[in-house]
Amino acid sequence: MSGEVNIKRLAQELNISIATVSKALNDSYEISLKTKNRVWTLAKELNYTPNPAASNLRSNKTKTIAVIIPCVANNFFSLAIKGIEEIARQYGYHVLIYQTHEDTEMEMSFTNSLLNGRVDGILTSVSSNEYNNEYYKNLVNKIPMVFFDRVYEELDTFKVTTDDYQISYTATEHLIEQGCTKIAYLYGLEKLPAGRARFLGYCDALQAHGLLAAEDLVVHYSEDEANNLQNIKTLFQQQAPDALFSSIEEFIIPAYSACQELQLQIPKDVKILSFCNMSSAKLLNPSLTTITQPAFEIGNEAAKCLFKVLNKRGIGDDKDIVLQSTLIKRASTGG
Amino acid sequence: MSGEVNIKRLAQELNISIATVSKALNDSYEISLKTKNRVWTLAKELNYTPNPAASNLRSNKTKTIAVIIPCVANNFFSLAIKGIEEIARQYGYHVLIYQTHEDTEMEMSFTNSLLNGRVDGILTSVSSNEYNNEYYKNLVNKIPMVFFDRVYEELDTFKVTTDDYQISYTATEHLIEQGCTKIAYLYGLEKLPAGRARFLGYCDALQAHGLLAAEDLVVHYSEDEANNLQNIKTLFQQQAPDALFSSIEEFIIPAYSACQELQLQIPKDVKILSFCNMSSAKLLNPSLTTITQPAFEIGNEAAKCLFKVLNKRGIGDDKDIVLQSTLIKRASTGG
DNA sequence: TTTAATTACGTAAACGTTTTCGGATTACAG
DNA sequence: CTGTAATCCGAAAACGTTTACGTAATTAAA
Repeated sequence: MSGEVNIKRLAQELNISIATVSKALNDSYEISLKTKNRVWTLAKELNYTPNPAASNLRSNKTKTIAVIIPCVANNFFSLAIKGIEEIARQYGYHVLIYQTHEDTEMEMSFTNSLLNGRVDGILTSVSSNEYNNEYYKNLVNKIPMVFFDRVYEELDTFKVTTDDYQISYTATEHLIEQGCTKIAYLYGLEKLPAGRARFLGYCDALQAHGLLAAEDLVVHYSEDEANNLQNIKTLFQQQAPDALFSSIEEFIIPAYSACQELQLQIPKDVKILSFCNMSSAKLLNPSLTTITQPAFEIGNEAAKCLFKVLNKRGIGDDKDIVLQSTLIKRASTGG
Repeated sequence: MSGEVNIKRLAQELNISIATVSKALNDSYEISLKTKNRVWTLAKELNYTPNPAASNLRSNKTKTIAVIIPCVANNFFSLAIKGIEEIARQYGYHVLIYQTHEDTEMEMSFTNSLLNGRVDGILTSVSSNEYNNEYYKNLVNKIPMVFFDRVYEELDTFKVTTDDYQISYTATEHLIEQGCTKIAYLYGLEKLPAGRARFLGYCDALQAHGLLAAEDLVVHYSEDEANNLQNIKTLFQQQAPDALFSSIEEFIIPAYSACQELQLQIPKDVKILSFCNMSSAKLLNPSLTTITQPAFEIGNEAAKCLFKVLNKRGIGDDKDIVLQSTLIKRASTGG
């Protein structure tokens, strides 16, 4: 009750050495079961928990990982965090969260501040505002890292992604099958492999069906929400597309709003589908056809990979892990 | 380049003592500006960052706070985290995340594991499955804590909440004004003050307008989603209410689904409003009238309060901070 | 019985900081 | 020239662990 309870205190009360207590607590083979039990029961009795700072300092292990993502207030990332946390919990690890807000400067500032032994490893989904390959090429040698969803290529680390190209191809074909011939593309993540893969899947599907991808039919994402709404409205007025393929969730609200304001009926006048992890997609007016990434599983898998690295396992494993997204057809692309 | 760069290394290269380097890095008044500059430039040159474990151990400060919440994959909490992180960043603090999944056992396990100096303070929104006041009464004496949204009463700590009673009262009146006379209540967070305040606001508003709150009109939240849908359907079949007041976001999907399945038109046959932080509320079919809590601001304010405590400020301040939710009227309660 | 191996524990040095205390130097007033 | 204060810096002890190494006691092998 009185005074802080540390390993020295345990040693005194049991009349054994500090070293023995430490070893007993860590279940070392050097200590007899009898002594271990004495230590364990007293530790529990006094509610002893080891001081993390002292432990980290001496052992160079923190039992902590960092998650660096653009933003937690995004369905994909919050689900991914949930997946990460589940695994971390199983391993008894703590999880630090850092939000970059799509800013590579922040990203570098965070990672740099983590290189001094604050964490054992890093999980990250990189920012979209810049392509920063060189920086990461250096970084991955300094600390165990796993990338998920938004990755850099050609890094010798585990990377967990989804089949962006294939699912975009499939989704585009779905629109074509529904009779669309002038499919506009709402382009996000342009500077990242994921974003380009999605766009390429769309382009190739168009081409395979004798349609052509025109730059006039592409709306590029703007951080200013008002711009996105305006740009989509302009797209409708100038090009009159019969479908919108949205590559990121952030386009959904301006897309629907634009249709409302221009009195376009979905799906009669225009069909819409989007990459999306909102649980409310099926309640939209009309319900939205989505490409849904397995966000929770991605986080889960990425965390598992990181722990493989931390535990020196999985040396020979394939480091490119690709999970499948699913196309969920709903009313917004319906007949 | 070679070897780890620590304070000793800096001292050697500059031919000064370790103590001087440490003090210079911390901008101590004991060190001349000239020496400070020498230290600072070399530190920058060698990319020196202090070892957190050593620093924590010696100084008993971690520059880290913990956020303990039910789940990150919830719009309210992910926004709150965003608000928390913003403030933490300003103070140069790191943020640990723990998810309880509404389990008080988890909650206690997490908090207990944080009492050994892993963090300087805790921000939390408590779990709903149990009312655990006694435990927290003890806890708040052991570590700086701030509660937000889901709080325990009568604790001498900062508590950041919203005007649950008042906004529920107002929202109920809105339904009454729209002509509803049989308003059902979808009851969540029953064991917490927030949940009870919402219910009370609803009850009192009914009473003030000559309506009565019947237990038959209350659906209690179940963790099994299928149950919620079924219970709402049963409610409609047995009671035929003309409005649903949903006290938590989780009821929205089953409520809308039930209406779809029973072919009830919103808002003609039944009006619906809900506590909700989904950005897509206005895109639902029909758009949803919501009580929206200022989630980001709540996180922001809670974090500010915690830093007040950590910096020994705000002693005389009012510790009950109440922010205003807003009722956003949309089609689901429209004429 | 002697020797080697095994078991169980202790000693003490680390880990990289922060901080107390004291010492040396300089400046300045008397 | 002396005494006092201010300024700047260093020595060394912490902080609570982990761990390499040593050692005594016991057991097994010869």
